[in-house]
Amino acid sequence: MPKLCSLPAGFYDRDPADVARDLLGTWLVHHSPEGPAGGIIVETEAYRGQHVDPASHAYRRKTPRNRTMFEQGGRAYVYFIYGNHFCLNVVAHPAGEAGAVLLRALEPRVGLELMARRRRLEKPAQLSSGPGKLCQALGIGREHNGAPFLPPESGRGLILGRAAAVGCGISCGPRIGVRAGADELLRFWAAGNPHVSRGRA
DNA sequence: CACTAGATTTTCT
DNA sequence: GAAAATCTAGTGG
Repeated sequence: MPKLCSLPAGFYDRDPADVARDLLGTWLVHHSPEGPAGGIIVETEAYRGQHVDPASHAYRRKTPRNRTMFEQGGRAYVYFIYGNHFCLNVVAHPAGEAGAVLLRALEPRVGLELMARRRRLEKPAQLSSGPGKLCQALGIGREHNGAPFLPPESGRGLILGRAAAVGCGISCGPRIGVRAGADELLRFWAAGNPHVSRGRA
């Protein structure tokens, strides 16, 4: 694993679409008791706040499930969906609003063996190429909802950081599994990357 | 390959 | 009661 730097101050206090795009290429690592596991973010989706984004959990009002989306940026919003999957988001929005970025896929880089064991799969391309897979591979669940993303040097918990600039083409398109708000191009991914969940172009 | 059912929470109608 | 920010295992071409 390369040496990682913290994200700039104010990174999370912006439009989720900007944060979603800027999170591509960023490293996500979860240090659990079993060891570290993580990689490079290659696919994200932005969800905006109340009244403005009909596909967002925060569209209607604050509820027990979505309340983390209304809290300060830079923490994890984790929710359970379809009866058996978790999804990990980074809370991000301008001050006083709500919003989050769904982390849809990672290119695995650290703890491949641990990720494979959790997923009961070998192939790296299937370890974390989807939001539910990503959570399973990193051992993320309900208990992480509301937890802060820590700077790389802390060496524990959930970490977001950057290595030297990688530089990759960024593609965008409509969000997946979304009916309302399907016309907005709020999904971002690393062009051509095999770890993306769908539509690699 | 394509398609389908089933896992079963949270919210809205 | 239905749909949703999903994935897997199964069937059939």
